Amino acid sequence: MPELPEVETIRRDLSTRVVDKKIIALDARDHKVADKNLAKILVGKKFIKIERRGKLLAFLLSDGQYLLAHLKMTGQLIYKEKRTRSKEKIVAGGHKISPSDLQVPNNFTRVIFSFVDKSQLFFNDMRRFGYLKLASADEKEKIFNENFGIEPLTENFKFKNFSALFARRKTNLKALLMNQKLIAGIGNIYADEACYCAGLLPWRKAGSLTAGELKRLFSSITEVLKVALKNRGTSFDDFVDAQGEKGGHYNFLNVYERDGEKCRRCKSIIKKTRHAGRGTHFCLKCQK
DNA sequence: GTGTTTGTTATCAA
DNA sequence: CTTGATAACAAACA
Repeated sequence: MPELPEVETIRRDLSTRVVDKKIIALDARDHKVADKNLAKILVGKKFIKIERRGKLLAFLLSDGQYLLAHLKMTGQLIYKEKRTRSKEKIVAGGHKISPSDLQVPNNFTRVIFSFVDKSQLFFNDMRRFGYLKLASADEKEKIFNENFGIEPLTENFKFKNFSALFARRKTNLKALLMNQKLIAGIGNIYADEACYCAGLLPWRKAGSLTAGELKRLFSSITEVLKVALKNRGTSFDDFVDAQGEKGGHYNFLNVYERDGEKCRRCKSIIKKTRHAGRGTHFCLKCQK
């Protein structure tokens, strides 16, 4: 479930690897995931830089267009230096190595970029929610501006803008934090983690937070995302970085997927319910 | 066979 | 018009 720290990890990894390399071939084998005329446009071009807004990546092409990439739930972007054998590897005992062992390409590989230096970029997506699509510079700018709210970890993320989102809002905290049009990049994991860090229950009405609580939440979001990014993201099943390696933040989670385990702060049991249609984890003693 | 997982959007309701 | 709540989507796993 790539959220801001995971997508930013991939952006940084790929920025040092695929930028400025000529694309010599494109294998778009799944037309649900990849724009139909992708190959026609991309072959012969280069990526100039990679931008990110929330969980959306935007690769600037040498012709001024953008390639937008969204990983949704199970998307992966994996870079390999050299062309790999395409046949599944057979290990001792005769069973095939599963896709989670990350041989690429595999059954879930939807698009393959081949670069002039023989390196390749694989877009995998088990559930096929993700996409690659082209957008003009204007279209990309419109999407960036209209679909995403304030961007954490940037200088646009100011307390004044942040607290304004909560005034008179009737929705609950969790739904607000995950609303991309208000705050960009937070999903289920970091919404729960930020609420725990701030000591606030996720079903609190947004408009009920005091100035002090808002201050705590504001700094908690920055802290949680910053640490997760430093640890290169959280991996459960699917997330891997551009080298195919799992993120290191799993063992630092305080509540997400820790229901039934002891709160690290007060030792009471972490509980799980459902809010905003999502699994929601919390410590009743530490969060009010 | 059933329930569960989640990012985003469509749809309906207030 | 704005805001909110919920179902739906896809696919695999326990």
